[in-house]
Amino acid sequence: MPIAPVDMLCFSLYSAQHAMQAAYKPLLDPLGLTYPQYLVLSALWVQDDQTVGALGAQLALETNTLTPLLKRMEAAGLIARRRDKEDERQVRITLAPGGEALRQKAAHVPACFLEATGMSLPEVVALRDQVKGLRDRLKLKASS
Amino acid sequence: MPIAPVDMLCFSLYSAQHAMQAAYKPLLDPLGLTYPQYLVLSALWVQDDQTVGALGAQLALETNTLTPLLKRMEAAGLIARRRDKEDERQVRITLAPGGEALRQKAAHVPACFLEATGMSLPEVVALRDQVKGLRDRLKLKASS
DNA sequence: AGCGATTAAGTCGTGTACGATACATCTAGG
DNA sequence: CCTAGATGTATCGTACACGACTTAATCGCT
Repeated sequence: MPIAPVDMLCFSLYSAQHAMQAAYKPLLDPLGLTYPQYLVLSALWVQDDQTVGALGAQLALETNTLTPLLKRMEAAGLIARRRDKEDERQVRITLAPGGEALRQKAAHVPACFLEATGMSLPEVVALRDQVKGLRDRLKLKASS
Repeated sequence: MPIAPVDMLCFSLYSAQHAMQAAYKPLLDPLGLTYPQYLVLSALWVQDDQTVGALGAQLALETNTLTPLLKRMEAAGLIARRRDKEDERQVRITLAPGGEALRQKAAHVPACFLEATGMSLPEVVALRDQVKGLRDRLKLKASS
């Protein structure tokens, strides 16, 4: 009667996410980045100078996760953190020289990961949207 | 040129897994379980008396993750850990009374999660297999 | 029988994650 | 203005997750 982990949708997500981080490791280790740090930089490469809260909203992370993560990235010279002059409650995150430099060095990462999936771009996009749909439905239930 | 996290397949997996764990929380909190602990119990409900290594193989977790997790579950009276008499290197994990008792109390969990996905069973199975396929391809690359 | 290689768990250090809470700053109603 | 509530970050405690390493037991080969 009970369902084995292997047969669960949730476990496929859980283990696929682990496999995904493992697949990123050889790409990110040479850059000295962890996967969440890579996400933060990716967000800043698209739009620099964001608040902690804005990054948290994009990445679905709480400040209690982001603050230590951002402090480590600041210590590594990847980003800068400073209080907003207009609203001293907010901390604005900007790219530091180290983070700018990685923009070029990490340019190949998306293509390498795509290759690792063994899927075509349309297939990847389709699966992404299905997974996004599931995520959004799960989050909807949580808020209601 | 850089891709925003929101558009990445990897990020959809990453955030969907977070949303999935959040969706399980209201189901598992009353049982006093975390999500990985629920996976361990699910594996034991299907097949009791497994070695640490066998559980690790099923759940794709290393012993350095499992050992502390299993010790917490032992302390909570969910499982028992003892050395195999035949091969003293192995530790066999069996259900303790607490873990047996939860089998009934957790019987509704899979259906509740299915409901939270807002998907039909065939849809869930199809998505699960797609995600499993991705996971297996990623793991294949890692081993080669 | 005996010893090096292999295997199974465990330990340690670092980095996420998140609930609960604390703190500082801003904002709105009186 | 001035304080009660709201907002944005940060802190603390607990629980994964994994790389690198250690320890103990078994196996394989002579």
